[in-house]
Amino acid sequence: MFKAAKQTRIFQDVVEQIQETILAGKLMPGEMLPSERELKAMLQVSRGTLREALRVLEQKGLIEIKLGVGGGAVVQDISYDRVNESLALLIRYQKVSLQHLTEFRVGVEGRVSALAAERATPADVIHLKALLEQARQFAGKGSDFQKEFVEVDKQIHLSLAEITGNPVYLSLHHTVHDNIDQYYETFLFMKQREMEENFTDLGNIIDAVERKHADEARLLAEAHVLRFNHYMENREL
Amino acid sequence: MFKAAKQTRIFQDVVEQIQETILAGKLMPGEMLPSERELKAMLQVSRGTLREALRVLEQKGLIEIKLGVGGGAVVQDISYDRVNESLALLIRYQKVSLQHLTEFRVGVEGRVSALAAERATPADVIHLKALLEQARQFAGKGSDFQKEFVEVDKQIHLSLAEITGNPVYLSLHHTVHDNIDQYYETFLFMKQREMEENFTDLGNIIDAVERKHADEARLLAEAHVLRFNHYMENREL
DNA sequence: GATTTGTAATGGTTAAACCATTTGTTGTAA
DNA sequence: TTACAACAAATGGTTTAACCATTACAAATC
Repeated sequence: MFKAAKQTRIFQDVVEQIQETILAGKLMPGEMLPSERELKAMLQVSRGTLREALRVLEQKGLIEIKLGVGGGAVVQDISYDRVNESLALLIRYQKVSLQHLTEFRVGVEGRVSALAAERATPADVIHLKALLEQARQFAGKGSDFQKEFVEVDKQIHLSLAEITGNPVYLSLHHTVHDNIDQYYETFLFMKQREMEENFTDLGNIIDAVERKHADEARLLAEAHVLRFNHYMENREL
Repeated sequence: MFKAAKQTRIFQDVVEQIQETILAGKLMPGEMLPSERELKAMLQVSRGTLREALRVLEQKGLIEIKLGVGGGAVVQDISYDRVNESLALLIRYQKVSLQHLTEFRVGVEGRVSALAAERATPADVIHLKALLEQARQFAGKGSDFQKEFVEVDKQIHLSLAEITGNPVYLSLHHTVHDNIDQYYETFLFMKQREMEENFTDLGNIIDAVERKHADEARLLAEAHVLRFNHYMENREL
């Protein structure tokens, strides 16, 4: 019900004050905090305490420290890095397996494709088809271009997430891929035939999106991610 | 391609050394690190530098500090808290709307229910039915028990997430609700009829899970969350 | 035996000084 | 005038030493 009321620590109060200032928009990304020596005077704390607070804010991804004259704490534009790092820790601790992540990805990509099918504008479809054309060319050039092909595949999924208009799906896309890609890069070597299968998948998904068949897009996307993952699992043996 | 090679900072080296020790399993959750004064001697750094490193490790969720005699840094069992906090920060910073979150929740609950339908054991079904019985009683007692009813509703969704066996869904459940509940608590006041509708929804979902009809469970869960959200949106006006 | 008191270990905080890095300026030579 | 070198100042990084606040445990007391 309640959380620990451990608020005797001064640096935590400093963290909160600065964090709230940033989150309230009073300090925008790119702006700088006063120097440590100024801040310590403003907050009436010692430099050591202030620096402990700065370390916490830095780890949270809210600020970044620059050295030298004119240096100091710069407010950061928030990114997925912190989420990714903590998720990577979970994975390394083996609380979350690659299988769990990919299973989750199947669900997300299915849902994203269904929503995209409902919402795609003609311009969106044109963009998707342009990406598909790139994928077709890489798929035709053979296994040497598997890296480029996978990149375009990722671009297509990213575009679908954008079409949903829901930033939650964009965030998840980045988080999932940042933690999955390293495994793919290690284990995934697609054969010519597998690349063509994947290309066919993508074409079918985009076709379903264009025809606004949400349920069909969902099923195709789920099967596509499952197949993609299947390649990797076989390599892993 | 490359990451910043900013490795002049001593406390970062300290963070890495301790983090690797923990992640390598040489320090298990519950075990304690040496005291600050011992550590500073072992690592040949000043106490201030060491404490900055400890703040980073603390923020990462790897350790927790206890006060007094026998106090010090205790290695933590890793949890989803760090992921949730950083995701919550992302949500707050980007000002992700409630609509975006609930739309995402529709997809997740649908997928979770479908997976649960595929994987639920007889024991799982018995547990779900017990929760459903609780929900039935609260729904029958009228609007005074809407808070308790919503709590059981949440418990049922949590149980479904557990049945999937995928910790990613468990983590998301907590993250989403940590960020959504405050809105519900402000705006949601269900009438008798609405509680009964929700109860019927839950019964139908659990029924579909028991009959292992994944697709039906998915559609029912999606509709259920949408309806739930609809109540709130109407209140919000 | 129960309770109070003392004590020592440990994290939390402060202060002052110095080092290392970076930027801008100033001076000097081509 | 321009290019470059040297210097100066601001700022984060680090060290040291001291003291405060909290806590567990032991000793003393009732």
